[in-house]
Amino acid sequence: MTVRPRYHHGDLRSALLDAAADVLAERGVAGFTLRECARRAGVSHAAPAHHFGSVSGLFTALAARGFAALVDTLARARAAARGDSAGRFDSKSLDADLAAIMRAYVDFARAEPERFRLMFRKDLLDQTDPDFDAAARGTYAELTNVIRLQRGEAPVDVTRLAEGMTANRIIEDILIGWCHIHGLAHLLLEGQLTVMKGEDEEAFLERLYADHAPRIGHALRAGVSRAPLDQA
Amino acid sequence: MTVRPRYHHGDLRSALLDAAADVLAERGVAGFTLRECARRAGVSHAAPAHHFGSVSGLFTALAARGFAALVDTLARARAAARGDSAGRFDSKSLDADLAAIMRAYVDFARAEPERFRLMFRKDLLDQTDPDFDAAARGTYAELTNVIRLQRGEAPVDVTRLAEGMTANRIIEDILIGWCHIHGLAHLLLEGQLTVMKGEDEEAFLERLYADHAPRIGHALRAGVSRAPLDQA
DNA sequence: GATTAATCTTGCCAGCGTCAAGATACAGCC
DNA sequence: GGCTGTATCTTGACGCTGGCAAGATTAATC
Repeated sequence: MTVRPRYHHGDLRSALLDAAADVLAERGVAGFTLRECARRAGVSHAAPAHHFGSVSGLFTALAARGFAALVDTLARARAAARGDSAGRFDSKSLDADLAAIMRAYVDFARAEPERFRLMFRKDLLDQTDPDFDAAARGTYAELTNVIRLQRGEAPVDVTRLAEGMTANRIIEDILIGWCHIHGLAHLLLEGQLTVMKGEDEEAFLERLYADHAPRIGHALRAGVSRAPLDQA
Repeated sequence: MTVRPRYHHGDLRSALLDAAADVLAERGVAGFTLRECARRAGVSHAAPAHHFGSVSGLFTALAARGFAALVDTLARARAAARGDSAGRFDSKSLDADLAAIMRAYVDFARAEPERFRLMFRKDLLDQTDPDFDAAARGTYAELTNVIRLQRGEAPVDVTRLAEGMTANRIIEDILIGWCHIHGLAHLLLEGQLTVMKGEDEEAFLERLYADHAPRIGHALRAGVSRAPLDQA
């Protein structure tokens, strides 16, 4: 549509974000440069600074996008899992639900490893950014719904939950699941689970889900005797 | 002892490693430069390349050191925990042992966060380096001993175990614990567990150990019906 | 239509990693 | 002891980077 390059781009900010996502995926955080993003967007080397301040500003925007995508992925996996389970709440169905969500988390990391890495790089991000903060909190809120599912309770609106989120006793129940699945994703991405040489990674992971989901699921549901989640 | 700077340093390699550890701790991976390491060691800017090839070589050596330190930390914590438990193998004592080891892992990460981050940065490390590979495998081997402890079995020599390590069925049992504790350490370090605003971090963690250790411990010990660990 | 503000460019700076070529010191061998 | 080869370290250069300052261009406001 744009025949010749105009002085004003029109929507440079989002064009830069798209370019940055590509650069990140191709070269990783270490090989990421603002100038390369500018080149791909067809603007001068100093243009990105005007929209994002510095490289950390651009990274933060990318990471916020990433958390939003993660929440979406997890929410879809949760809905699909409940669909497959046809409303049954026996422990076997719940374990299958949990395995599906675990798979979704790990697959999210494996699909775009560099983005996933960036999302958890405190040193490169401006965590005081409101957009980032909201997006990151969304993950935690969505994980709350996973616990609800495991306990046969109805899911709640994620945005509402993210707002009122403060210190409370239910945090341990959510964290035991998050810590486990995040640790798995991270260790896998960083090449620390290559102990099982000679085995197909996909098969290895499926074996792991099948083995871990019932045990983690049991740990999650064991917190049911506590205060109801609504008092969060 | 060295009155004036000599042309040949004598032990530049280890001097550079020490300087690099300082630079890393102060500035992190992002602010890390070979030239700053050279400056602190009192040598020219190109000297490091001669010993480590590139920045990734120096990082790899630092990370290998880090894994050795982690194994040492975990092994000490395991020994101390068994000492405190006075040889009792009831589930309460085992849970306390596990909590102590979890604390050791997280404290290791919190004490030198930048080093811990580096250890799990596949993109910056040369994972084919034999020294690094051996050191990293040591972690997994030491974790095997944690499971043994939980099952009342005697620990085995870690180096022997690291050598013969291949794909086997016991891997899930170890990983369920490693994934959990590593995820906790990583999420904490990267600022994703600030949901509990207003609570002291130390108190938060102790609360978490007390809550998670019995549940993870139960999951670990539940694998006891499988093949004995000796067939690893 | 004039003035102000936002957007983008150009040019510059110090600092970086890496490479090539040269200087220096050590080690083995006679 | 003296010679030679090699490991160690220095010097200098290259292209690249992020960030800053100053200017050009366009859009927005009144």
